[in-house]
Amino acid sequence: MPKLGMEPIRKAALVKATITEIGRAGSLDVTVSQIAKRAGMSSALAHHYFGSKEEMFLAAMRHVLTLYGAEVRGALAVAEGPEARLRAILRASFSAGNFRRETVGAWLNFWVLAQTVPEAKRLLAIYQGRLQSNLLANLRGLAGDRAAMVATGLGALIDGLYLREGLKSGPPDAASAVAVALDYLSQQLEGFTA
Amino acid sequence: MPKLGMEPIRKAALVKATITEIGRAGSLDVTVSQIAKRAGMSSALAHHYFGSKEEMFLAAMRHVLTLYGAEVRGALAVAEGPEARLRAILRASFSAGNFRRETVGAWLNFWVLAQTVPEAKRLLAIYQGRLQSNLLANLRGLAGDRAAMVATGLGALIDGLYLREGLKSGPPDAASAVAVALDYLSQQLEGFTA
DNA sequence: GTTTTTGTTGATTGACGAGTCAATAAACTT
DNA sequence: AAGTTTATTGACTCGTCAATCAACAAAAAC
Repeated sequence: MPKLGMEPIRKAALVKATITEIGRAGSLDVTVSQIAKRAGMSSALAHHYFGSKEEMFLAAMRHVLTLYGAEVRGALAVAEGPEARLRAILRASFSAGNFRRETVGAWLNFWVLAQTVPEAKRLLAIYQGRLQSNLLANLRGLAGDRAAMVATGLGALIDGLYLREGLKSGPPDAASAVAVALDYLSQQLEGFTA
Repeated sequence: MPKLGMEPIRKAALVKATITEIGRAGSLDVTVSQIAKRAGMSSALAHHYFGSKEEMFLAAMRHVLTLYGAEVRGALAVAEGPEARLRAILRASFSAGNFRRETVGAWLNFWVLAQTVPEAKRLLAIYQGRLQSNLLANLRGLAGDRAAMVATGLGALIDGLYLREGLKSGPPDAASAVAVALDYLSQQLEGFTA
């Protein structure tokens, strides 16, 4: 009963399942069978569509990064003025979508993956580059010659807050994370009301 | 030719080798044989002394945490006044010892380990708790009722900077990391010269 | 209506790795 | 000197898992 045009559907299901399983397991030690099972197919089919486990991981990572990018772009679209745009980026970074347990767990493991797999490192570099230039662009004019340092700090702070959320026991608390980041920002901008 | 009293020596060698190998591989996917080989013994002996790979990992993690704790304590011992003490903590966090490639790589993987292994989570919680209370204690009086938020931010910032160092391509750059953290601090304390 | 393309899986292969065991040897004890 | 404890390893077991294969099914193309 092979319905045609299954490929994109299956691939999407596998990507989603990969993220879920990595988040669940809290590590990259997930078997292809586990992923395939969660996606409702045989492990052979998973290999058929992706070729290898690593490709599945990378596809999952791309997906997470894409979602994040979309969220940021969406938030930026409705924000006017540099300060509002900065706030928008922060809020998007800790939005409900990116801040689910599984997603945070997946991120953590993608960081680890980036240590070994060049393509993962590349993807992560793109994300960091975009974030950095977004921050920097909006900070220039607001923070003067301190813009570069503030951007670096903000970027690191976001990652740090993200990391801590992923590790803590209770449910993720986006509100307090975003509060800390916003506080950092407003504190840094004090005295620079252009 | 069994010399007696080998146990502590071999355990220490294994712990060191574990950190090195995890750092090298950039993941927890390290075989006991690899570790044992680097430590100059058979894998059987490694199992003899530690019982399991997980125990080795935990011992390595304890060691890293111990070193970090010692470094902080040492730096605090010669610092007078809350502000100097805060700076001391920051400098210790990014000290040469804690900031070698392998160590940072190991940290990253310990974070991952903490997602799965309760004992690892416990150890990490102890580290975070100590750091937090150290920061908070010295921030009270300097930052007034903002102390709690600043402490949270500083803690996350440290982790974030650490994380980014671990991921970046070139050699770790402690100086710029500590500069960002110090900048955050001084910015937060502005206007609060008690 | 036969051939090709697409979807699908159970079974199998082949490698690798954690942990165990039996054996050997040197030191300490009594 | 006999017995015990500590050190040490090569060989082996047992499980797991990524990846492949052979085979079957249905739709599409010719």
